Amino acid sequence: MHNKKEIKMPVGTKALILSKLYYGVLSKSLERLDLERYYSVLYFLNENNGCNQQCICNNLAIDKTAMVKVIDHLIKMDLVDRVINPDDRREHFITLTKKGLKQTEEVVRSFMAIDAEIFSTINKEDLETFMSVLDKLSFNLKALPSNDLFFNYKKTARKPRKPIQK
Amino acid sequence: MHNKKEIKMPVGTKALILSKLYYGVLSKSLERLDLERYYSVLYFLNENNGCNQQCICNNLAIDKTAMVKVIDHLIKMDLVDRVINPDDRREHFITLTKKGLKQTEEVVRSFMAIDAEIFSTINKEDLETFMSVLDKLSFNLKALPSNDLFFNYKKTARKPRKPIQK
DNA sequence: TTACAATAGTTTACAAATGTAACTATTAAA
DNA sequence: TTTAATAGTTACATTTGTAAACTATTGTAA
Repeated sequence: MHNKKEIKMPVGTKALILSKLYYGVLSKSLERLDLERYYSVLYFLNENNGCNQQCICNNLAIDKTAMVKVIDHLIKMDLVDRVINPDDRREHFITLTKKGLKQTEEVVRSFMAIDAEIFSTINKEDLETFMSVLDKLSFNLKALPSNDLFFNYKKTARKPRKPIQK
Repeated sequence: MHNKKEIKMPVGTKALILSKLYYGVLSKSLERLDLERYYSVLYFLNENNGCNQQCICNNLAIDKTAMVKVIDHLIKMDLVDRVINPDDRREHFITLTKKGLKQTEEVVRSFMAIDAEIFSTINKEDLETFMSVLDKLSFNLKALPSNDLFFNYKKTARKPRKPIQK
């Protein structure tokens, strides 16, 4: 209808294009904020304030070394704090600052407004089917062999276990 | 079921995560090729061999300045040629080489195998609903104001039309 | 016909994202 | 109590994103 020719595209490619369109609209709708990216991290913290960095990585499929820079940036913008967990000093809790809480509110509002807008032409039943399939696809993908870019816990990064001699 | 807690996520974020998982699996399944990325460009060329660069940009939501480097790389790998259109010498046609055709075959096979695999647990009706909703979401997003990152033809990059004085 | 605008693509420069490896510190396990 | 695993950091190379200015070519309206 709106395209000369509908091009059959793999679902991974379609999903990538959708996300690019989505974040283009999102960043436009949030351009009044001084933060210009990492919105999904704030969105996640809204419901998981005080979690550690690895938790954010796992849920948003972001590499942990990238996450260090993300959090550094959010700290520089005074949106979050990094606090060592006294019960397990390896972990750093990420907590929203007062300013972070305020901006996160706007971020969440924008995310929800866009979802509401683009789903407005879709009935409830189809929406539920769509969401259910989307989750199933991710679930199925996690079962397949992958160059796991971010699920660091899967890696055998260190040298393989040396058998004890003696 | 498989997650402690299902976290409600915006659809743009879910789509991004899905695409990361997907391309992780894809690059694993294609690691025998010497090409290690830009698979979606080859996939697109499979059905649109000989199109110009802008056409690829529009369909894959890739910026045209990035596309220059992508094509440069594919040429260096001897997978495509860049040919000036004699009828409109601004346009450069991108055509698959013999080697490109061969590797594209494998790329297409891998894409289709992954789609088949991850949709195998989903019935035909739900699949069709899913695809239809996915297309509608992209369509709806295109109607919203955006920081258009790649749809260069939308931009008013040049200085605005100067009214003729005289 | 001739300015001017629009289109397709390129180049440059810099910022940010990604991928990889090696690293510290801390906790868990054999 | 050594060894491994986990959480996070640092460093570096490569790739990608972004913006502006640029060439070359074609379309168009006075």
